[in-house]
Amino acid sequence: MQYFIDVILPVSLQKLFTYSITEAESAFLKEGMRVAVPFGKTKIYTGLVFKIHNQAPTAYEAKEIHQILDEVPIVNNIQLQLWQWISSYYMCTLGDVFRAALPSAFILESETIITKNTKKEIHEAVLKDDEFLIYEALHHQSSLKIHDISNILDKKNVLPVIKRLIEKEAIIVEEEVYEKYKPKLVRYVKLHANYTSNNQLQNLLEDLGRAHKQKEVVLSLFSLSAKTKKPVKVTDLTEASGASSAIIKALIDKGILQEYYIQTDRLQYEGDEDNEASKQLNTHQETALHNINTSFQTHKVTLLHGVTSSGKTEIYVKLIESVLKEGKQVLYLLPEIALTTQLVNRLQNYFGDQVAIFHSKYSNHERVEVWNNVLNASAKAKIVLGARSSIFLPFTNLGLILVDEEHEQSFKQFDPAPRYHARDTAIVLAALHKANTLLGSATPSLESYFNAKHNKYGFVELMHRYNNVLMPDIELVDIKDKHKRKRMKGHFSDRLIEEITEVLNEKKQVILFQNRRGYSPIVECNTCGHSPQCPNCDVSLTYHQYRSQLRCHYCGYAVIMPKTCMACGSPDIDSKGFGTEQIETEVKQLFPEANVARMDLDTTRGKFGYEKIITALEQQEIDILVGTQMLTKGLDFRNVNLVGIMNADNMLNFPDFRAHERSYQLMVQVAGRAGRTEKRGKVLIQTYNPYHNILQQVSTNSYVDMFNEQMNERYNFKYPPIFKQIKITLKHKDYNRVETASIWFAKSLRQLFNTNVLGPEAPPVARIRNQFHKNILVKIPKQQSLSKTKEAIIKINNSFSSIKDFRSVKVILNVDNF
DNA sequence: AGCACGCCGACT
DNA sequence: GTCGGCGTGCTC
Repeated sequence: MQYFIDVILPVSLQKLFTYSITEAESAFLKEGMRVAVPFGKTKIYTGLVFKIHNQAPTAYEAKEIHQILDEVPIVNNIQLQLWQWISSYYMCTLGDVFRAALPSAFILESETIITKNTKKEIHEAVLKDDEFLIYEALHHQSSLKIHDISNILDKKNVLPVIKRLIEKEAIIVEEEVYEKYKPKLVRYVKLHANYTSNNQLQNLLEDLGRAHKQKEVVLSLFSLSAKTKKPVKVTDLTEASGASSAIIKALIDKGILQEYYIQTDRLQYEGDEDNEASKQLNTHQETALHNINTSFQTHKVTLLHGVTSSGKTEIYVKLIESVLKEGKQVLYLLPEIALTTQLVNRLQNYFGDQVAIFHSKYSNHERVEVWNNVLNASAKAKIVLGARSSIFLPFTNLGLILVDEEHEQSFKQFDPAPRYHARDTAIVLAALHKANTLLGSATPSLESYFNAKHNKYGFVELMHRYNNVLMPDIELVDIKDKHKRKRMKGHFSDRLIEEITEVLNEKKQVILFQNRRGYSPIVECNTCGHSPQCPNCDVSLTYHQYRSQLRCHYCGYAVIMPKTCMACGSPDIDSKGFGTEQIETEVKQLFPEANVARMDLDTTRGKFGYEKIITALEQQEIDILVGTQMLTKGLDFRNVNLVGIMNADNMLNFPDFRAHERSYQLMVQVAGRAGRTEKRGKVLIQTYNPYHNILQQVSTNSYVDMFNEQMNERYNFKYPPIFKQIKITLKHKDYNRVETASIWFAKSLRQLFNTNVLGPEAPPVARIRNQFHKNILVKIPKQQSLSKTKEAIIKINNSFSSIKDFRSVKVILNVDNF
């Protein structure tokens, strides 16, 4: 009997790959274990066992595996099912999912190691210059990596040289696979077994008679282990005895002490032992909780529509408590930027170290630890609080998934495949576990609200703010009119200035929202009209004052801000439009007494970027905070009484069918930051068009009106959630080629779906990183089979890539694009 | 997707 | 002459 395994490889290929294994290996291997396998001529990849079987492939000879990497599966069966769903629904390969799902430390890398061939003497005369350089280097170093060789030779392509050296039998190459994850080990010491009896100890202390320091160490070790009854860390011992590590080393060398290592977690919750009891709910919350539980009996997925500051978190806490009682796991999904210390602390206060956190600012090693804790259903990871990628963790026994801020766009992965939506994938994951899903939002996505209205999801409302705080008072300020009457100072209307002054006098805080970073998005010469563009993308460069730079927000290109126009040399350079930086500068001039801070991508880089600003705001070290949409995410500031939206128009006019929905959500969310305590908060929205329906709906807090009106539009223009849609993006560095390619693609699609195909169309930014883009949109009516549509698109895509002129055009399929 | 191989222009 | 650019084909 022959044995084979089908393996998922972390490459973007549709197929699984079959390798042969021995009988012993087949007895040991299980689905979900990792194996190292040779792939292609040189590489070794980490693969995941998908299936074990006995069918020998007919068309080729299966290679043998290189090595088994796990003792137990690190991926379970439910995950594999979820991966398959993602790959078929979001039209990507299992390899794409594999790569996204595992912490990168699990996907080992192979590296080519070059060593000298000792079996053969090489006459240096037969070597060419560069070959000699490498050969010579191997005299000093036993082995070299590809990277080292390109450094030595100072060129990129070193493979030909290596090839020649192999032919001359001067060197040997091998592929080495190594684990990137090393468990963290802490060094402990104990007294050597020889000295455990009292007698021996007596002798030891006498022997050490004159070595005072060493004697002290032994005595401190005693008192430490007597006091804590736990193993003694070397660091604790040095601290307690005041001895240097050299002294301890001497004792170890003498065989008096013995050192050993224990594996520890990098992530440890160091909080108070006694956790807060969860809070009493008010009657509204109580009712909502009850309704959610009732709803779960008929609907596995339920939407909780709760206004900002209504105390949704407390309800979640109660739900989590009851799931934990059943001994099941909970996944609490949040958008990345909402994962702030505020919420984490709150949950850890309730649940202590049962809470594990998982998001992109965590290091690789930390992620592996969370993964293992979830896999082992460890007590340290009963509740996982995480961003979108935490849906990939190896849950064994999920009872509940919470998706908070359910409407957030950032739940949809954009760039590398799999382009999945974490909310929708979470619902599938929950179904696989037969668990419940609760979607929560103050401003639900049209999709979810629509599903709730059509009884696909359960629905619960919570329309009262906590402690009966009033909804903020929202005022629209017509800045067109203010400009006419000369009532503007920079970008501030007289109303906004008045309100800020008043709030500052009351020693309260202000948040100013401007959904654009930098100083100004366009710089223009007043003499010739020239405006600097990015050399790689079709956008104007944004002026960033703090480094006096012009920067491209698409590719990261940056140049020093020129003093004179680059085209005509005129020094008369003007800027158009404004971003957070400019608001910050203006507000500092208008209110020189106030402490002003800015929160956007540029000021929050680094692991503790947000925390610093948020803490400063909480401590009231900041009077006015200027920021982008980062401000909107679930932050709970007690003392903010005024929110100013600098310009509502630029988001409303964004060229996207979701722009209105998004603007509504954004504005309501920022407005929700105002007045979270007794005093009623105030929100000022500056706009050129105060009669815009969305602004009216924001100011009257009419979600349902917004929903109905927007749904009408979606219905008329065949947009989601009425129609499903798949966006196809084609990219190439040659404009003409994408042009013809996209026309071909769209034409083929039209033959099947005729009027439901839109485009090809160039996106607003038609060139990014020197790649020209074209979009094609396929709209899919509810009654049309989604899977058949996808099959057809894949078929078209296959014939597309078999045309040789089109092969170099990149095609990106984006299902349910946001 | 990567990666090797092979064929062509641009220079030490 | 080689270096490195890009098109083509293949990976169990």
